[in-house]
Amino acid sequence: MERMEAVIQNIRASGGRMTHARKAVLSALVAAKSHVTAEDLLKMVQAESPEIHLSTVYRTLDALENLGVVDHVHLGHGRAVYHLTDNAHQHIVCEKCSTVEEVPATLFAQLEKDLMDRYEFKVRMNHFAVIGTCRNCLQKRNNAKLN
Amino acid sequence: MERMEAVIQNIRASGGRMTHARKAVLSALVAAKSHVTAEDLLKMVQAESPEIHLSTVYRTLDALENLGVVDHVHLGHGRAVYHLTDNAHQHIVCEKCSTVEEVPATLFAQLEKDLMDRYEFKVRMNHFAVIGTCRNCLQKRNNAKLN
DNA sequence: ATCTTTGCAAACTTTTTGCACCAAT
DNA sequence: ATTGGTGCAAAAAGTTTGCAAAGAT
Repeated sequence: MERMEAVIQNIRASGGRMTHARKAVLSALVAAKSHVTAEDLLKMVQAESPEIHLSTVYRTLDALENLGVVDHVHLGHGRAVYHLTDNAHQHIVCEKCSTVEEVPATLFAQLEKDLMDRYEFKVRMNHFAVIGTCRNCLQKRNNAKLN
Repeated sequence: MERMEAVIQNIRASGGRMTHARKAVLSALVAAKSHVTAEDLLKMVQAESPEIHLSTVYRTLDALENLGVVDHVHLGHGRAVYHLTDNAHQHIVCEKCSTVEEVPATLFAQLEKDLMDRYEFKVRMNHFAVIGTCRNCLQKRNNAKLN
């Protein structure tokens, strides 16, 4: 994966070391594609390397985040989820069933522009998820009303 | 305050009781106007009634939230802030200096419509704050670049 | 050899819960 | 008299930190 190479360069360039643990976390992150918690990542890396500790996962995520490689999003109620930086999408999360869906960031472009123009505020939209009710749960609610 | 009366009706209507603690939390919430943490509210109510416990504040907020009177927003890094329900505004939070600003919800109308039209997703925008960098901190960053 | 990173355990922060007592209806 | 709410202490949940040992450069 070209992505991994670039990240390794990045880490070394900033005086960091490419350790076994970091490789593992990074591959897990790539494999996961999106929205995984630190705990999820831990399970993934421990499948191969059981000695890797949760705090190492956190520290690695932190390091990767400082390099701009990783971002985290708060989907709600405490746990954060991490994913490789990718400005092309945004998360919408159903507060009823916790389903996470990705939507193109272009949907948010106008809002970002408005906030900049009117409030001189530079949004980092993807730090927080958009919460609401998904298709299925809306449907269920409507059905419930009919009874 | 008419608002308080309505809430009291609401609580009783659902079999709830209007206790001293709840009155205190509710007044604090009204007095605070917006974005207070549970801890902030605790301090406010304890000024008058030191026996009120943090867990009571949480439970009261929970009860009020279930009635739709209160909403909470995650501004980041753990702590949530609570405010009386008011769909007319949205929070934008600076991740550098933690300043919270309110912006009219109308700014988000188009986004809400798009998410509904294209994804059948009903947003509850005000559950999460919009994170970014404020005017002042943007300025500071620019100044820093000049040095 | 140096200096970063790790594993571990323990601390921390925010929120939730079990329980016996208290108080609003 | 009910039954919902409170205070307290203790647990949970998620994340961070101090430290000595291990590992990358």
